[in-house]
Amino acid sequence: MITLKEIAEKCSVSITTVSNILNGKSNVSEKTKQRVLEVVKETGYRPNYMARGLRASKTNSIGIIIDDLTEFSSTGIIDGIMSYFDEHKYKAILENLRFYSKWGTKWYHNKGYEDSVQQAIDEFVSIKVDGIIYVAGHARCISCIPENLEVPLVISYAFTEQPGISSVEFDDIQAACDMTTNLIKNGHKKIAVIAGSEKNIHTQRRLEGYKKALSENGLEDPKLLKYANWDRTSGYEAAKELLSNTDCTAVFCFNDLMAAGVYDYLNEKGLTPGKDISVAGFDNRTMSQFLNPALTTVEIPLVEIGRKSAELILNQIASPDDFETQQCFVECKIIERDSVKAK
Amino acid sequence: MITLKEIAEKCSVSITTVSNILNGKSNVSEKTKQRVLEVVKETGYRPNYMARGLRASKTNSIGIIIDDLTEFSSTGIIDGIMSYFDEHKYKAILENLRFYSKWGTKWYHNKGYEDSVQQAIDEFVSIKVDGIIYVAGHARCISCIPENLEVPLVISYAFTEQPGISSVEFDDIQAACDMTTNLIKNGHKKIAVIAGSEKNIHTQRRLEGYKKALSENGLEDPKLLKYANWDRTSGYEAAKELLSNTDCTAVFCFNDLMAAGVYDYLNEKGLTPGKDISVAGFDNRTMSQFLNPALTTVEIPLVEIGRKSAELILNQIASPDDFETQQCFVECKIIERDSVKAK
DNA sequence: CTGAAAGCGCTTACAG
DNA sequence: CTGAAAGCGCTTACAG
Repeated sequence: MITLKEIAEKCSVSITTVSNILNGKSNVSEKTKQRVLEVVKETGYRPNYMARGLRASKTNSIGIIIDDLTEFSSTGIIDGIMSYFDEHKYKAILENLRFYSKWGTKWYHNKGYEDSVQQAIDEFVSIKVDGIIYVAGHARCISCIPENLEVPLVISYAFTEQPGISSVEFDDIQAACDMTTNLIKNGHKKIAVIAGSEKNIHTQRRLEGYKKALSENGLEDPKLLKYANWDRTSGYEAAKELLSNTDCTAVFCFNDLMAAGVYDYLNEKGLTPGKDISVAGFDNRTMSQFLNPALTTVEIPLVEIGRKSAELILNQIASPDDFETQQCFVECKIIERDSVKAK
Repeated sequence: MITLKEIAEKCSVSITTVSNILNGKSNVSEKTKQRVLEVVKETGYRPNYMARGLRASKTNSIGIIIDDLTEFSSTGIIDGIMSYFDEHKYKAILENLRFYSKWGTKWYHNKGYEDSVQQAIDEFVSIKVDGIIYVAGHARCISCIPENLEVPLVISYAFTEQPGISSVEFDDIQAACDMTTNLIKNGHKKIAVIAGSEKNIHTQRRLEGYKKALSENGLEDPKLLKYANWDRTSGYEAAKELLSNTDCTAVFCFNDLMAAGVYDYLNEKGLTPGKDISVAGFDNRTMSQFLNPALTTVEIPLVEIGRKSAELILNQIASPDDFETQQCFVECKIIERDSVKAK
């Protein structure tokens, strides 16, 4: 591989001069600049990343730690991060913790996960990344970031109470409130909820939004709430109970998977979603538009969450001193399809 | 950050000795070894990746170039690659070309894409990765890899005729043949195909498998073939033509999305997939199990493709001289669900 | 405007 | 078994 030294020799100048030119320093004569640039182009010279990183202790690369790449939310966020990096000449190094693959859906009960996170951070510090983005698999309060970390870190899709760490999430409360209001506007008065697991933060936040919309319209009814565990089967079971024991006309599921379970139950009973019972979901996963009828749901702005996270980390790197830590919430969007009908 | 030198001072030995110990060289007394290791542990010392990479010109990192992360196949492949790297202490640096996002589904007609690939490779060479894996978004013959590349490169999900470059794909021909045979075993004699776009390699290979199964059973009928363009709408249109003009009893779609289009048409006509007409898909995308009835389809072994690619690149790095270039084909698996019924 | 020299933190012959 | 020294390819004061 061709080096700075060789370029310098070919042009009969010092390596200092070549380096200065390549780094856009202004104190160089136009003539030598042109000549050097030409030779650089001819030879296809590319600076050695390692050498530059070692000396300048600035690598233009960001470490991304991901709970699990196969989680439905990960791809969109990472795509967003990378599109922003592209525009700003930053590179991404990925560390996929693979928590779901390793420990199943209950991985966050496994204490070992905090060690893995810290190890990944350590690793990135050793690689000398300029910053770290932690892309969580679901919302929670993260408390395992080492204190006095020497590089900026931002959390995507979760948050923390540790000082100096920014986060970007989406607005669960508002989204759930909007969807519930949408159902109410369609004439529904008995709106059941199939929530996720009880202690989950998404569940709590969405419940808050749901209750807010209900109480604004004097429609609360605690019997209409059923906790489930996010998967299709649990949606089916919850639907069975709710429809046997209450006279609800609409079911708001806190994710699309459970909504699919509701469809299953309805189909089994010869009932038509969106006609006999309105159904709404959350997430806008790809599968939601293949349900029949297509599911009305909440779109999570994944790409935007990624881009915002990237923006925050790059800002903090650029001006570490006057950067202010922030907790961002990006707005969701209601996607109206065919599973909610006016009563 | 703590350095080798500091460790050496704390232990009153030379940095050479510390380095030797850390790198598992055997020529060290047990006593000093223990002492040094203890201090290393105490201080939480981590070697500087840049310095090591610069000196040893071995970085233990692999560059992954991806046509587009949001393509349905990408996540599984990358997860497979990373799980293998995890086990072998390698790091992955990702370059997401974002071709679909930038240029839509017809990006490979855009000549600029080859430049992007070459640029990404250049970039990785400059970062001094030990090897490169190119994860393609769909099967094709790739011919833009620079000759005399100084690092090993393997292609995942596509292939090349350039010498010295291994590839790993899945066996389209066998899979299509198996699925067609499966349909035949279920008593179907008029099996229509909704293929992808005509020149696409997946289309050609799957067609070959389909025809093979048909001719083995004396069942060929050219009228039963319809080209479409991989999306849901085109599947719908193709179904309309096929079902209006032929007396087929089964439709084999070359991807799940087009199968969803067939469902749409069937539903519109009051026909039930899997009862009135059997439908089979290809890809086993997540949405396929949410179709009603759940779609019988072909599972592509994405994780395995990723792991195999990782294995090849690491083998080639380990023994560059006696590594033999190979084109691998991983087997697919038929997923039987409810959309194919015996006649 | 230009260049000689130090140094980033390691690894690797080499000498003892 | 241990260590002094060269060198990987850059950047960055500093001197001229």
